[in-house]
Amino acid sequence: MASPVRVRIAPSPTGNLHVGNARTALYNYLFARQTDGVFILRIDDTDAKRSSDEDIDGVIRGFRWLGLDWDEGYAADGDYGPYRQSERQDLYRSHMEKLLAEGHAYRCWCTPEELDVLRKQAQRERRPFRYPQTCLNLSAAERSAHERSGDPFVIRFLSPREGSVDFVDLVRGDLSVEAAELDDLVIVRTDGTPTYNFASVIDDSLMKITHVIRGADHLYNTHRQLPIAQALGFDLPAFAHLPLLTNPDRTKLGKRSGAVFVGDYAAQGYLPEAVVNFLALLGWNPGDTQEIFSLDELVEAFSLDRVNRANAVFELQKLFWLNGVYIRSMSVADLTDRSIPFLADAGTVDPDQVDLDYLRGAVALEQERLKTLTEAPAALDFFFDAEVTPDPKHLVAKKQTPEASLRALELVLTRLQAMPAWNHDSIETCLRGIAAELGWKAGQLFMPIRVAITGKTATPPLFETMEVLGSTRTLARVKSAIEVLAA
RNA sequence: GCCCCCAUCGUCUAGUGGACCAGGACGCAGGCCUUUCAAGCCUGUAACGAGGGUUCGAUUCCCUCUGGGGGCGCCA
Repeated sequence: MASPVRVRIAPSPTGNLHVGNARTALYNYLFARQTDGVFILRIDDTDAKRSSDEDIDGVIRGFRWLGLDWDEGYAADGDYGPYRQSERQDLYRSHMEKLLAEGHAYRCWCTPEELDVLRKQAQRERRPFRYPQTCLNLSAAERSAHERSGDPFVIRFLSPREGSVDFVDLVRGDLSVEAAELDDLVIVRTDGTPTYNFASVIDDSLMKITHVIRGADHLYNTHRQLPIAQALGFDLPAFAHLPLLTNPDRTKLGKRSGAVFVGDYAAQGYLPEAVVNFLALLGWNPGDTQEIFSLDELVEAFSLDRVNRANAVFELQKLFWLNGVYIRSMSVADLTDRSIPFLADAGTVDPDQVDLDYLRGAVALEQERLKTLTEAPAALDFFFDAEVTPDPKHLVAKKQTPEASLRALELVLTRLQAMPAWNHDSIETCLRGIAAELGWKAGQLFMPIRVAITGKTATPPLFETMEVLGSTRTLARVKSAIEVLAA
């Protein structure tokens, strides 16, 4: 019986959840849920100076918005905490001491400035830079001089010189790097805090992580971490490196191309369901032609061996479409609720005073036209504006004169006022009757009316719109359109 | 520069030696439907980076090249 799957997402607190991290989190989540495993949230803030509680909250908000709940870790329970690296210093220290004692690590007094000089020199001579192990080869006298001086020092891992570091990646297969390519990397900084590669190895092991699923930008880190894990006597987890998300120019997705944070998409009126669906398909596919997936369906369908190796361009056009698909598939009540914050922001409605039934009626008419929630205010404003301002030239019917159009609108007003019942069918009968009487095509008559009551040429179907708008608003608007045209 | 990884339509991708004059989706174009706009439906557009092998046969296997990406921090 295999041990239960334990996977983690380990963001560094940057105040926002990057979409690349969101996708990595999603894949971890899917893998965990599908295997009845445990999904863990760890905060990788070894660099304590750039982490604040607000920064962590910002990242967490992204996960919550997407609906990726974690079972264990920061802001949850768990037996392997603390789940914030800045609170695990003693663990890193004891492991460091073990490495030091066993000769797997050594103190280094070289300063960043000195190293910088060496690095530049290597660059100039077109050879790879590798730490020359100056401090490993110090004489006893030099070493004790340093020790007595109290000079700041870092701890370096003594990397193996012989052979190769190999592992099997679940998405890329056999990977190998010559040990000679590896450097003696710094595992503990001058201030005593661990670097990423060191803390990560320790935490993954102590937290009993079984599968490390992360971006391909960590591929090389795996080769660096493996020897450390081995020196520490750890069992190794399985690794799966995900293709990177890129900018349209194929470079690693960064800040340069617009929105890269989950929060940006929330603000732009995208639905979490759509974002999740979209992210899932960037680097993975189900093997059949299904494109629309709920989170539960993804849990069902996901598999690591259908993850691609090639990077994926983060292009929004499909997300835009997907968002429309999700908007159309949701209930009017739900869509209304989710639209209200956007409508309130734009000042279209006052959420405390709005007539919810009326709003829902309006939302129902715009539902299949909306692609994002941010479009709601512009789509719905005419339902709430005190008056609309039609463009006179659009009040003139196609192939008709302004005068004829004016007379037609006057007739429409009279007949509408005389109507005993105000509903879709009665309006339709009335208006089609007028068109027939005038000898006009229906569309010829409807457009001026549409413009009169909405102020725009593209709207939901006319009769429904008039029904929702109600007779009072409709008649007042037809009346004022007549005045505009008469002027 | 060095190491590693990757390579099918504009984009996301299917494809694991013949069923492929390469399939789906988004986008784009045209059409149908139609009271406008959408939605829906139909049609079209468009790709195996190049060159060598292996094979009766390569998008699929191998090599080289080219192109792209990642890494090369006391960042994560």
